[in-house]
Amino acid sequence: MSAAEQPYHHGSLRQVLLARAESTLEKDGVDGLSLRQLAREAGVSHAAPSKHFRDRQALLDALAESGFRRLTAALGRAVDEAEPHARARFAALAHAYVTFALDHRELLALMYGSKHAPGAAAELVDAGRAAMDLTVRIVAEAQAADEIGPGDASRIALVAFATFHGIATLAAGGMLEDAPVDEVVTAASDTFWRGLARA
Amino acid sequence: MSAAEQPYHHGSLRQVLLARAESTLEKDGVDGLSLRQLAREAGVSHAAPSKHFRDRQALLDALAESGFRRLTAALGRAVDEAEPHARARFAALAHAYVTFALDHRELLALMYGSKHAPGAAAELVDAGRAAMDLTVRIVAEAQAADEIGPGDASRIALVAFATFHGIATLAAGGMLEDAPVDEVVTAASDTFWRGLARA
DNA sequence: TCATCTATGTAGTCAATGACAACATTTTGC
DNA sequence: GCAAAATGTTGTCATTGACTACATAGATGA
Repeated sequence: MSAAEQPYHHGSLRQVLLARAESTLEKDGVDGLSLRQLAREAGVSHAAPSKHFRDRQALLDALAESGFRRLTAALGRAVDEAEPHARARFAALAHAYVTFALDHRELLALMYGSKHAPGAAAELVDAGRAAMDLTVRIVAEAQAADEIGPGDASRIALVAFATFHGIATLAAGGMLEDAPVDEVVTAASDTFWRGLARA
Repeated sequence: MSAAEQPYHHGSLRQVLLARAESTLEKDGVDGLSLRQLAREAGVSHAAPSKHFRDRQALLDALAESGFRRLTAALGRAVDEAEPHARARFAALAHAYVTFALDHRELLALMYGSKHAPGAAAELVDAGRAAMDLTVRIVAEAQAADEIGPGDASRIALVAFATFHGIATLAAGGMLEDAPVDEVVTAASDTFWRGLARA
């Protein structure tokens, strides 16, 4: 046999599959993702991926979960780097969310797509909750600092998160028309904050 | 031949395909939609649908466009039936949006999915814009009545629309946790309106 | 050390699907 | 009436996800 012999075991197939899958996802959309194509690109047989992902949906779930973890990390980083005032942190969170959405349009759609396997959904839901928890923390801090009025922090954070999420998805879908994304995000953050302000 | 002879031409294949497609869409998700299965259900050959839809995506685009039209109609109806005050109309719009989202989860995901055919996207985008225009109208009316402060009505409406959209998609994806949807919608509408209020 | 158990990969197969081509039957419009 | 456009049918193909049986490597432990 030739010198360029490949070892029988790939060594990091799972990682490679996930990496190429995400790249393909953003390029061709979720419909352009084929297990067999991924296998070809990784230089393994067409059935090899099944040893790492029960089925196609399991791969998508893994991508989504990874997406949630990175989204949460990005949001946390943005909040930590922002000015140490609730108002600024709130805005930073919003901008970071939209930035992530624009950088990972297809991934975001996958993350919030409702078609999650009933079984694997647990870890996925947990990963999603973490991003929300971050928002709750900011709201609670703002209330503690008396920057905004009282009220159920979880509920307030939920509405805030939904607002950011809405802008992010519209932006990712190119539905913000010609409006500059940053301006829209700032406007939303400002308006929302004003609505929460202490009377 | 038997008496139960079917005419060579179906007569309303396009309508039937769209109707069954939407029903299947909500039941099995977009991945569960198969042109061949639809053809079987309609009692025609597997290639018949291609005479009405260039490809699978064209069918999905048609569904999405129909969804936007009905969403706009539902929003318009809700606004018309609400108390004749901008505040009430605003809230009615929000609730109607979320109600539509919960009643057509998969359809909504399809409508806002970014994978629209470049060509057919024109009519689709127009249909989507109509829903937004409705929101602009409400905002402009509120400004005219001096109920909210000044500002670019389109921009304000865009942010409002995004907020409603965010709640709707989170609700449709079951990500509102245990929070009662109506309460969240009301809270969002109230907070946003307060943020817009005249100083 | 070596036997075996488990993880990982391969080859082969199957039914379903979307797309396309060639052809048939109506319907429409001139 | 007749030509052309609509609408349907049959046949075919490559791709795909899923499954089965089997091969090989690496890990575990007596």
